Amino acid sequence: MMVRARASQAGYPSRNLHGQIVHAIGRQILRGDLRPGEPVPVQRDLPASRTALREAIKVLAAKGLVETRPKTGTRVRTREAWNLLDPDVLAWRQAGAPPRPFLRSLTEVRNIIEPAAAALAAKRARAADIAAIERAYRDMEAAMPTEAVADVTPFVEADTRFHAAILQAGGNDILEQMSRVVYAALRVSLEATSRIPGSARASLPRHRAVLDAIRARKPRRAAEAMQRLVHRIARKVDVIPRRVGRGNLRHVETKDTKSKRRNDSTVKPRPTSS
Amino acid sequence: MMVRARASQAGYPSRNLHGQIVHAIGRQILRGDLRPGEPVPVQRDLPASRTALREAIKVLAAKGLVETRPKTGTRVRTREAWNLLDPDVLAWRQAGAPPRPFLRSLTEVRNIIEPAAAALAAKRARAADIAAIERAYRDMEAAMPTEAVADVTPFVEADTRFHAAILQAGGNDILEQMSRVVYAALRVSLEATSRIPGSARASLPRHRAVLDAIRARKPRRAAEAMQRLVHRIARKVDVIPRRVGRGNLRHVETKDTKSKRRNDSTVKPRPTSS
DNA sequence: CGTCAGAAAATAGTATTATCATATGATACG
DNA sequence: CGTATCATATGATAATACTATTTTCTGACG
Repeated sequence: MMVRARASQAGYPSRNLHGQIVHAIGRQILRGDLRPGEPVPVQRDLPASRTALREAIKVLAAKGLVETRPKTGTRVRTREAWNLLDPDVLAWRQAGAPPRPFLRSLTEVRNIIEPAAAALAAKRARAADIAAIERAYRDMEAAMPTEAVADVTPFVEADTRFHAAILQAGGNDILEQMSRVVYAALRVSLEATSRIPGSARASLPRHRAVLDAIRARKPRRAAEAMQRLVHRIARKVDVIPRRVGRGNLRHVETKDTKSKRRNDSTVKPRPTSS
Repeated sequence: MMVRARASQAGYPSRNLHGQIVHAIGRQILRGDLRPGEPVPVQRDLPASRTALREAIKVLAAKGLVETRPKTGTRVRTREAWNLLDPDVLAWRQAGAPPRPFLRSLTEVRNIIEPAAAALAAKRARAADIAAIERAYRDMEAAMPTEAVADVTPFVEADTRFHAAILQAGGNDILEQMSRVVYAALRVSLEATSRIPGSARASLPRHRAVLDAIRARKPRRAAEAMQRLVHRIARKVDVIPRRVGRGNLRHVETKDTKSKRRNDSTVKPRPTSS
């Protein structure tokens, strides 16, 4: 019944030459290889024409990453100017660098906006909105990963859709956009948490509670239910094996995560009270 | 004391030719002149070279507004794909179209994230952060508009800085970025609310309460104080004079108003509880 | 005779090269 | 010490060839 919408084309297309350059330089900047002060390898290295470079630079400038001026050349802007909420920038950011503090930021944001969004949804959802939420919930039930079925992807997909539907039901498109961004980045970690045995099954009732509250049009109850759900996830984030990548997923920190404050790459120490 | 930072260059520079094209087309899209379905006036009208157009299109594509494909041409993407949190997109959005529902969305978001951010600030602010907040507060006191001094700009500037400093003190850069965006768009309306006689003076004690709570490191108190402050603003938003600009919004079409439907930017009616 | 597959054509963006203009930082000269 | 000049990197335009994708045409097969 739906058009499927060609997967909605998340980021900037890397199919073109200049698109590839965009992603290459973008990653370099976000990874820190190109420092906010000075250069951009605007020629030499790349085996491309000046125009291709130019277009790539324009795209990066549109995302606030670089700034071009005559004579001075193209320089990386200071971090404050970066458009951190841009889908591409977000993707580049989590592609490089230790993801831990970044993940913490994201979950923190979720903790803030999701309960409020659930309350809004309970107040304002239309029939179609509620139907969408319910559909996502049923898909979660159906896609529940078991010992036999290890593939968590469809479950994560439904999970994401569940939250997205709630955000959408709130009828505030700024908020919706924010969470869309957050979710795009969080998807990876969701897969991680869902992979933890029993985690998916345990989260279902909590999702159910949120759905019921919204359906019953009880804003406060919806917010509280969502808060429980999302707090639970927040706790899980600290348990995610770090870097599932090439073969060193050590399950460290079995003792107590609470005292292990190792703020991976934060610049200055901050009195984090947890 | 500070570097002043060259006004930080908010949006995409319009000084260049292609920059002007970017802003022109961007406004057209956000205003609704160019519908999400089809065309982009990729040639004809504009008295510019192909390359300039191309670069402008690339910038717009980077913000998710358009999509280019061979044969099909350059088309405006569906609203879901737009990067609504992009500073430029936000600016274009509020430049055209009735700002009312948009403003409501923004205030709603503020109501959600600011109290939480204040709590975070109370937990994690470093000495320098608190100093920045305090400085902004004192500047607000100093710039207080009176009957004699009608210029509210410096007050608004300090006000904005106050909130920005709190967000920054939270130590969550995603959150900080969100509010930076929100504030850029809200600045205009802040000027409006501040212009209401006595409003600025009345808001001072509430700001003070927030500052004190953060300084005392009382997260809950900070959140509550901020909530009171920001709720107050929310009420004011409904009082802002609507569109002081060039007065050509006539209600001429009295004949077929019901078919005109106009529905500002929302697609379907929603049970807004107002 | 109709339907489907594959080839060819048409089209719009993509890429390269070349040339000139303009702004700005640095340097040298008065 | 101020100003003029020069060098340089981006900005702008134009000409040209390539590439990918949609559409259409054609032909074969059922």
